[in-house]
Amino acid sequence: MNKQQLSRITSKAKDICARSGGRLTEKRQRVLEILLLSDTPLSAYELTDAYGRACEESMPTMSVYRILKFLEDEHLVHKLNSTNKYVACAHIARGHAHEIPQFLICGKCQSAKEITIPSSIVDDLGKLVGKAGYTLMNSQLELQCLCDKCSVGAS
Amino acid sequence: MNKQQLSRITSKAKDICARSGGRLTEKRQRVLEILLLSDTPLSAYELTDAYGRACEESMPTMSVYRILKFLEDEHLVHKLNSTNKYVACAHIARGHAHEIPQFLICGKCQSAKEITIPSSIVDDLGKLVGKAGYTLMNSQLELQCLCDKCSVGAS
DNA sequence: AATAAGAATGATATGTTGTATCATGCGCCC
DNA sequence: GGGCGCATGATACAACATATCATTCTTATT
Repeated sequence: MNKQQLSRITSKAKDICARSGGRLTEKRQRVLEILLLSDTPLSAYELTDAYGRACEESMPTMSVYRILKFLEDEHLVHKLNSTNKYVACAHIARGHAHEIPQFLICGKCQSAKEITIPSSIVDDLGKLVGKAGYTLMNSQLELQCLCDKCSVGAS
Repeated sequence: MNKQQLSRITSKAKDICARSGGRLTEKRQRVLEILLLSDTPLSAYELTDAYGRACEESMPTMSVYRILKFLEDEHLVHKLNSTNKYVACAHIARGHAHEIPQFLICGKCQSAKEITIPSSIVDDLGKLVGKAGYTLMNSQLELQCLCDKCSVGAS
């Protein structure tokens, strides 16, 4: 991602925050940028370190957690529950609807790709769940995969 | 679950362990029984407490983790990654194949139901993942739901 | 511009989940 | 019954996360 793309996304992110009455402060923006530029999801503590390296000043981990919560509430960042790490939303620039995100996580290089699962599959799942006596609420699927790059390397 | 059902399951569990060269010791069996009798998934620390209450002697949490690992390796227990809790496998008595289990977790009463997702849905998911440039490896889905009991109560 | 209210951040402590490591106990086989 | 290997205990610590109170920064209002 180049600088222009990055600034286009952060500008859009500012709009999204403003619309909900929030503010994308400099620190929040920096945390978001670190996630946008990272190849892999980062834990709160990894983000603390990355922030220290990138900004020549440190941020308490507590603040990182607070900022992540803010960014999650604004749908700018998602948390991967299976790994306790965080990723920037892949759809900020497009002003996407807030569907439940789904993730493919490479077990080798740790990359994570955000995808949308077609409603047909979700409907099938919903019916199955219904038969079992439950109602599907909210489900962010996190599928353990191997990405094509790593598949090739492993041959 | 009554005593007879319980002892039938633990007996079967002993067989399963024996076949793989492991031993279902008394402590391991007690941990498994606590999970079998619990209405909800339990964390390792909750299990530590439950063990202390049930057995008049305490077990170090470290041992609980080790025992859980053993039981997971024998496919007698599953870990829910979204909640960091553990459940007894629902299929011990039936000598099930070791398919990837899938779970419906009630967001209100925390009950968890183990289900099997038909291969048609899994295949659809696999194709989708392939289009995104990934290969599906292992996926224990954990779907956030509301169970029928809680749905009725909430009306 | 002064000030007050509220939002954002810092600092510190603590809770929860999980792993590493070395010591001890216990069963089994020859 | 001596020794080997598996199971368990004890202790320390790492990683992830939240609670709470203090301080600083914004912004609105006068």
